[in-house]
Amino acid sequence: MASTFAVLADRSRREILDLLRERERPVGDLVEKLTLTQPTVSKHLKVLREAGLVEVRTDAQRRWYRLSPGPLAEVDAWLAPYRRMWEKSLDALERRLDEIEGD
Amino acid sequence: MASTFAVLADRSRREILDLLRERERPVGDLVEKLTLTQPTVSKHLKVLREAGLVEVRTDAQRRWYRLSPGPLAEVDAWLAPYRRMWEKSLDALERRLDEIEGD
DNA sequence: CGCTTATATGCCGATCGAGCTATATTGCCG
DNA sequence: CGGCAATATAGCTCGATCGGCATATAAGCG
Repeated sequence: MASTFAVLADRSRREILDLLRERERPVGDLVEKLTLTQPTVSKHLKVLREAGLVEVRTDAQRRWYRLSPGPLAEVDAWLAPYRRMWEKSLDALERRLDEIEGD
Repeated sequence: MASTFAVLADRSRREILDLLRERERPVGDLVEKLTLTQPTVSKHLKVLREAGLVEVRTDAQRRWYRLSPGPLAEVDAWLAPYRRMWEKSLDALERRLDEIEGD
């Protein structure tokens, strides 16, 4: 998981993931949506591939990319022990709102 | 949330968060645990502060740092729409295991 | 006030990463 | 085979960032 955060730190890559969440797409499709050149998009896709966040399927000259959410599950797992902390904060917030409401 | 991933991309900062998850700590305490110099740790704390991931409390010369999990909740929210995807993958994995078991 | 403790800030060197342009690769089609 | 379409790779530049050392700031103590 070490580097998954670094991969996700880039806005363009997060946008790519968001697009792939809808459906599998060829590179040209992504280039069209993002305001980046084709080589730049290809480079991001390489990073995402090596991080295991996407997978490719070849269809003639086209490469169809799709999401591979495994590493995201690891991020989710890293987050898990923190989850109870903000849940606690939210609980406190709720209690305060209840108090105000009670006035 | 934009930069929260960038902040989390650094291993040292994640270690600091992990330490603060246990309890509030002064800077010197963190320096002791990490293999970093005091100025470097202070710099990471500044980044974490500006990202809203930690808060400080002053006690004489000591500064006690504690976790402030708000931005992590935002990361969790970003992750949410992806969650069903790996849950689906896990389901598929389970079904396959069931098949093998069924042999 | 001078000394010590605790932390922050300034500055530097080295490295990394994002984006670009140009070019290579791969596969289709006539 | 020649040419077009789709994607990947190479090489470059610029700006950001990590880490360290030296130094500044702040607070307590005698």
